[in-house]
Amino acid sequence: MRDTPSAGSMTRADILAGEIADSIIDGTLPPGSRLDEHMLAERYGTSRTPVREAIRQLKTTGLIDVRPRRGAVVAEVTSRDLETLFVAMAEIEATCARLCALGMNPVERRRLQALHQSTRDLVEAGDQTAYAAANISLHLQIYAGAHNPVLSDFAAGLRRRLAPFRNAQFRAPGRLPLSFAEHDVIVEAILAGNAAAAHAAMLHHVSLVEDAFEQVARSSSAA
Amino acid sequence: MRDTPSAGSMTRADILAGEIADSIIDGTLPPGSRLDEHMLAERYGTSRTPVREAIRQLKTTGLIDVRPRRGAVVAEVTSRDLETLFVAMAEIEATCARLCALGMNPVERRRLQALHQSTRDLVEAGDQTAYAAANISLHLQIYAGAHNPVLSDFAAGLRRRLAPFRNAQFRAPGRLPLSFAEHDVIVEAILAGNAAAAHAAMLHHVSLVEDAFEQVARSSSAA
DNA sequence: GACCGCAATCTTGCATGCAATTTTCTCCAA
DNA sequence: TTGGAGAAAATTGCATGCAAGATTGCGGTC
Repeated sequence: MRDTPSAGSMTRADILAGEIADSIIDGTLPPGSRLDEHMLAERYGTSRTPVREAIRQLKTTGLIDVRPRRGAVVAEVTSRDLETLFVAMAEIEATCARLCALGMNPVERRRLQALHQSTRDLVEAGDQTAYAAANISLHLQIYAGAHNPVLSDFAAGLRRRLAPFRNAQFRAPGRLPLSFAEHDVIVEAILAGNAAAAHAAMLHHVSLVEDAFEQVARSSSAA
Repeated sequence: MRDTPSAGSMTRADILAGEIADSIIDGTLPPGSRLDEHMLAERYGTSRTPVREAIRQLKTTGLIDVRPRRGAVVAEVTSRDLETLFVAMAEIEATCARLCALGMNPVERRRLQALHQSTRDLVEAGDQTAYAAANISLHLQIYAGAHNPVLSDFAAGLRRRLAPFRNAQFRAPGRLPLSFAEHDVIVEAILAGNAAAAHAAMLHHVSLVEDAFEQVARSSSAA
């Protein structure tokens, strides 16, 4: 539900771009799928023109690969790409955390702490689904706290791209309490206004997320 | 010359996107200009379709603002936006410098030092134009040295967007030797593998670039 | 039996035309 | 003179048709 349907002033191409992106992210369109213009046009009940414009739009997000005259395919994410994305994500999030430590206002700090504390119960209950949702909220608050739309948009885009891989991480055994503990260090550093510590803690945290994902990926591919 | 014209496999829309972006960056299309599809189509000798696709593509870069059914205009960059962009640029470049310190291979380190040293002569000669070009090369090398296409693409995009404002900075009195001295600290830290120092030095450097720009902007608007 | 060349088919790229909405101009009234 | 309502003009959004290039399958030859 990214696009409020009530936003009447949206072109079909915009809507299509969102729909296609969602389909890619939720796995309906797996990596390697050919994005046939006729097929997409028929599926969404429009002509090829808006589909083409949506594809152009998606091209710049990295979700799809477009080779002129040869069509578009859902981007195959190699493990090398994945590492690049995770490193970029870690660095950007660390930067956001740094800026939060330097510039969050009292209201934002209080909200951040409140949200973080509220996840403690979810950890104890072992509710992976609810924790994953709260986790996203926490990170989004940190993006917002950076007070820099350019950085936070970029971070949000990366997060969307990595979403299919991140959601798996909480299945790693014992990941929930660890995640909470890492968040604790981050939030503590931000609230204390310690920029360097916030940066380091977030970098560490996201790196561990990558490790957790790889652990899950290995065990599930071995199973 | 971003787009090699010899790359035969490029669609008209891609070429147009590049042309329009260049026109915006070099000032041919000043902020606030309406991007009339008929006009652009006629100017570039094509139909409206590729123009529309180019506009879609540019929409995601932040260079233009598109309001559905109301056309596209070259984005007005407010001073607030500008500060946001400069901060984002500083953070990303600092991150790249950090990664360079951690991961540049010997060849890259030697090349970086060689390029930096070669700019010393330009400073002494007071050649602002040549120095500006060398300055870009230096920063691009640092992007590349981060070994992360996601980050370096983002950095390059930001640099393009800020290009019109950055070029002015070297007109600030005494900026050239200062710039060189700042580069010296950055390069030194990278070569020494000191990640924290490289990060801090680059952050400092880009912040000073912003200061220098504002100084030039104020004096020229006051003149 | 394998490889190379050619043709048929399919897919994308571009142009044009029509529909829908926004903008602007004009005219009328207060 | 100014404000607003309505219509005309202009501009964008979308659909369709045609052309160019790519892929695939087939036949011939070595």
